[in-house]
Amino acid sequence: MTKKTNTELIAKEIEEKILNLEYKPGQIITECEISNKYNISRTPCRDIFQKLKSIGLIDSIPFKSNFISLLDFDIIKQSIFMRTTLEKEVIKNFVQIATPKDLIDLEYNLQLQNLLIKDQFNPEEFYKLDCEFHKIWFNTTNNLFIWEQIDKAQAQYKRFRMLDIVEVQNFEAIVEDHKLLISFIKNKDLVNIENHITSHLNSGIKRLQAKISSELSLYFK
Amino acid sequence: MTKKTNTELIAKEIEEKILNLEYKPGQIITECEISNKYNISRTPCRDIFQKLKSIGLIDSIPFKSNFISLLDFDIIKQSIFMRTTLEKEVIKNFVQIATPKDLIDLEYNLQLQNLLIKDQFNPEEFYKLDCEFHKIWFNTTNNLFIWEQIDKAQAQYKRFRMLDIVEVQNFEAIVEDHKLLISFIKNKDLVNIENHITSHLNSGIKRLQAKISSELSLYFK
DNA sequence: CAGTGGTCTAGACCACCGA
DNA sequence: CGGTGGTCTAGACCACTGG
Repeated sequence: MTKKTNTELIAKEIEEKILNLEYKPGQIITECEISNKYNISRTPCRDIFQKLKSIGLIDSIPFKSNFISLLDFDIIKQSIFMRTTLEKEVIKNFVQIATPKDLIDLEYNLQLQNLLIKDQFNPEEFYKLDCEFHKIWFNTTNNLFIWEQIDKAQAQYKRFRMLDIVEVQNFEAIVEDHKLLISFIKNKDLVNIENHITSHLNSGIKRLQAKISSELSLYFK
Repeated sequence: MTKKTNTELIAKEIEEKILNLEYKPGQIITECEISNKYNISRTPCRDIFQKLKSIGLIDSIPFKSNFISLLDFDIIKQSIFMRTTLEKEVIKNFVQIATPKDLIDLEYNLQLQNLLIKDQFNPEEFYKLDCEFHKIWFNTTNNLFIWEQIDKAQAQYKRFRMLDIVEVQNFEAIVEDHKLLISFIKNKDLVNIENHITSHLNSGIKRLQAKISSELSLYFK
């Protein structure tokens, strides 16, 4: 059992509500509101806001108000580019040194994804599986630190992903992508892997682009 | 003039002392010591420690003590790999779109580096110039967010760099590297750029490796 | 002016370590 | 048991916004 303080739990809860889009981008969130709601004083409340600001989920207008940060298409593009570039390089390495166990782990994760989309679909659960899937190559190539950095850089992108999943209902396409990727990895087909990673990580943009300037525009900068 | 609170200034000061190696890796640093020294209470002190922990410059043994984090060779290798990979990709882009102004800026920065090593050498000033130099391609390719992420990931690496500069006195080699790089960029010589970036960013490891297991070993994990 | 954030003090209580 | 960190409360004062 992981040890968590009350404040950490609350921070996590709020973070998840932001990532879920339960708190909408642009929505104002006050310290007062949180400290009343969870019955805590300002010090822990401040810690929470500080943390969420540091990962870019909350922005503030000094001396006025805090609000859920708007999505920034430019930052999302950069984080996708960053991730694509790193992941391609890491996976190149991975195919050279992947053990049978790694391949089995990938397949296993894929089966779980299949199960999830057939059974009771749950965006958060799916997102978690997807992360675990990609994490495998960072782990075996001994690049977990890089994975952590990517993860930290992706607070913006996560909300975008969630929009993608819930708005476009694309989970089947994602699973299909993963399936293809595994086959390329097994064949050590570097060229296809590179192309596939690029298109896989960029597919969200393609799917969502149309909606960004219309119905979702108020969530963006 | 930038507006800074007292606490932020203190945090910055301590951060710099850590990066300078004025606070040695492994050295114990207590909240008590800081709050007395700067005459502040525990809340701001805690903020400072929290910040430094979050960027990996301070580690703690729970309920016992905080100490300046040890350098971790594995993390340093990963952050160099991360940076090399991203920077190669960005610079490929840069050579396609660089304006004359960009090239002049690079040259200008190089001249300042030259001046610095001939005149009064100052490691921190040199480090800053070096950052500005590399930042140029991230800026014009519209990838400043990525540069920020790299910077954040490099708290460990920065101390390593400082060791490199002060222990090995390598500044002339670095300036020479930069000079070569500019010429490759002007010629849009992609192959040489890639190789050069890789060797440039990895040169610190080569230079320091011998000392890591001997005289500097107590700074490492 | 009230409301909010920004910063800080003073002090409390608990968990854990090591002498 | 004393020292340290880990967490939190209560409340203070200031800076700034906007009605």
